[in-house]
Amino acid sequence: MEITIHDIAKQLNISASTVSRALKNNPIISESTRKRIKKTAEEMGYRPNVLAASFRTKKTNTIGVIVPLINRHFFSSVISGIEDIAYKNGFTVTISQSNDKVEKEAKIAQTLFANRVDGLILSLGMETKSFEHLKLFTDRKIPLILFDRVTDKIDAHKIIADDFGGAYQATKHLIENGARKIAHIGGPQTINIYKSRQEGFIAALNDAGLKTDKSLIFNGTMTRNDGIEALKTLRKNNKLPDAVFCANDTTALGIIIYLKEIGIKLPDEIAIVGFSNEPFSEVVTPSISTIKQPGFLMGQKAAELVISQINNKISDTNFKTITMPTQLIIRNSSKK
Amino acid sequence: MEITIHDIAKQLNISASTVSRALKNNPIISESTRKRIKKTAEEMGYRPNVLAASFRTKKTNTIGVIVPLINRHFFSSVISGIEDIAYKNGFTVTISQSNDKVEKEAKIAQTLFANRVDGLILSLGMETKSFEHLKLFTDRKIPLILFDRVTDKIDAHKIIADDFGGAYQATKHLIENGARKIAHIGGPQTINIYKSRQEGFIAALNDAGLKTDKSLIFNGTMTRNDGIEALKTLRKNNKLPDAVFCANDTTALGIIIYLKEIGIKLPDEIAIVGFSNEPFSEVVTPSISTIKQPGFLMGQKAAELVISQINNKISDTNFKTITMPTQLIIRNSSKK
DNA sequence: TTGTAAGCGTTATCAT
DNA sequence: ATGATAACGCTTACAA
Repeated sequence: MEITIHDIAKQLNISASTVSRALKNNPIISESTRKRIKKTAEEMGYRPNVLAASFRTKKTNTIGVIVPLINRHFFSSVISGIEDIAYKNGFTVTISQSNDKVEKEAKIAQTLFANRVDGLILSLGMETKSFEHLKLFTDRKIPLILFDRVTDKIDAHKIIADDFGGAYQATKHLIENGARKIAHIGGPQTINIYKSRQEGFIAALNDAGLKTDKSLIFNGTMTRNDGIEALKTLRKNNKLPDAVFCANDTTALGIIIYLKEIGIKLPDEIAIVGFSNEPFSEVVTPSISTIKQPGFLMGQKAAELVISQINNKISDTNFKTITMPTQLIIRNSSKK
Repeated sequence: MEITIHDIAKQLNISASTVSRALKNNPIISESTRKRIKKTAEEMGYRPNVLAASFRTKKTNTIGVIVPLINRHFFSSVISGIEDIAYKNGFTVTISQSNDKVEKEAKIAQTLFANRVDGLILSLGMETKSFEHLKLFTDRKIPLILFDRVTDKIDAHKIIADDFGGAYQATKHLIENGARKIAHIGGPQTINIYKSRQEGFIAALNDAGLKTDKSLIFNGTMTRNDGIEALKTLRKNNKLPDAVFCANDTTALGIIIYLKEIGIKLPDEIAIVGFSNEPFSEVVTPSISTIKQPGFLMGQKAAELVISQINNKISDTNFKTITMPTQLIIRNSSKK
């Protein structure tokens, strides 16, 4: 049998409300009685029934998080950042993964909503194009933060990495190292991050006075094989570039493996830069130059934002998009 | 304002209890009224208050998970497995990371307990030596499953990979490839997984009639640098082995980087096998032979176990340890 | 400063 | 097959 505030009250011959207030450090209760109450609560082994309190107050002190895949370095870094801040502020975090499936994303959102999370942080799945499941939150002013893969269709605070800037830097770096014919392995242009990266790539070419050659731009699903296929195509057409900027490290890896296989010298003949700083990119031979996104910081920021919204209760309609700086990490795949 | 079962009841001129029963598909309610009720519930936009139900029934339909670090491939695979099964069974999963800190692990366990999770799945942190925080669960017969890093000190179902067998296979493989002087980079012997791996290593040596040379066994914290330092020591003492079995891929990676640096031919001069099949191990040059642990399956199994315990309510005192098979993946770091 | 009492939405017990 | 009612443990007006 669990001890309740009533048991403590009875023990001390006072009322349950006094006990409740004392345990919540309500300043209206006198120092002495509060101490007395806390002491006996401790002695009796009292454990507050969080469920009852949540039910009563309609606050769960829980933040929901939905990511496409936990098992990816960037996302798990973000989660760590969220956890860090949430934990310090007394919030519990519930993490789920959508596996990039809209239905699962929607189902999870509904479950989190039903479980009355105080706020939601999410990165959209690859296929997500309808946002009904998020209306659940926005309609009822439940704080919602989008990060990384975001959408214009939803009014919410958004946290993104500087994809454009990162891509721009990466491309500029390749140009400065002498590249003139640069290919780009990009993702679906319906997804903000890949769109921005491609735009950054093109902007850097333009600013350097290079013209963009559409036959050097590939848009696929960003698997290792997508990178390989793109290069195979280029080679078949006798259009091998002198550099490739990939919108993720996975395609860059594919390309490196393929080019090594066919005996092309990296980075001398073809220089390569990836994106995301996946753990493997440092240890491949040659190590992959890449763009580092501040995952942990993004998570921290997201958690701070959602918590401040939860606490202020101000239905903040002034939604902003926070862009966090990315960083070019130069490694052997592009070092001349 | 949220619709409650009372609103539905009023609308249909029936009682709230009937509504409750109908929505829960209680067979005692007639087919016709149940349909009527579900229809109006739908129309009125009714959403069950999970909090109220949890409060009332003392069941949260939530499983707590604690891992040392989400951001590690093995653990995130396990989490995916847990999620998969939990999701299919209508359970919500709350994931937290202990960062290998006892205090955080204890704090999280307390929070999960206070939040009345129906069951807990956890992998102990590196430093965890006291288990008071788990007594919270075992004392009250709340289902608890330990996996990977487990302890004899707690009575619970346990799920581990076949660390001994994996290490045995790895070592045997090295021997079959001609190695006679095999070093071992192991972890703290207070932790079951590292202990088993070391034992598997020694057993394989014994079975092959090789004697174990203690000066070839190193026990550190399993960082990349630990591997490097071990090999530096061996080299300084002119005791470079012809093979190394590492209890994780991280140390194997360190060793590979170091040996390449000093111009030793891999695997010809020194063959290497790691453990865990980290994503990077496939793409390093040379690719790292390693032992694959069935993370996803372990997670599924853990979730199945905890859910069946939750549902049966049988205070199952017959605790068993389930060992799941590991698999040797032979790559270039050991292929002669 | 403390007490009284209502109520959160659901489920379970006991009637009918 | 359905209804009335109490109860879960806590918080919070309102009262004293």
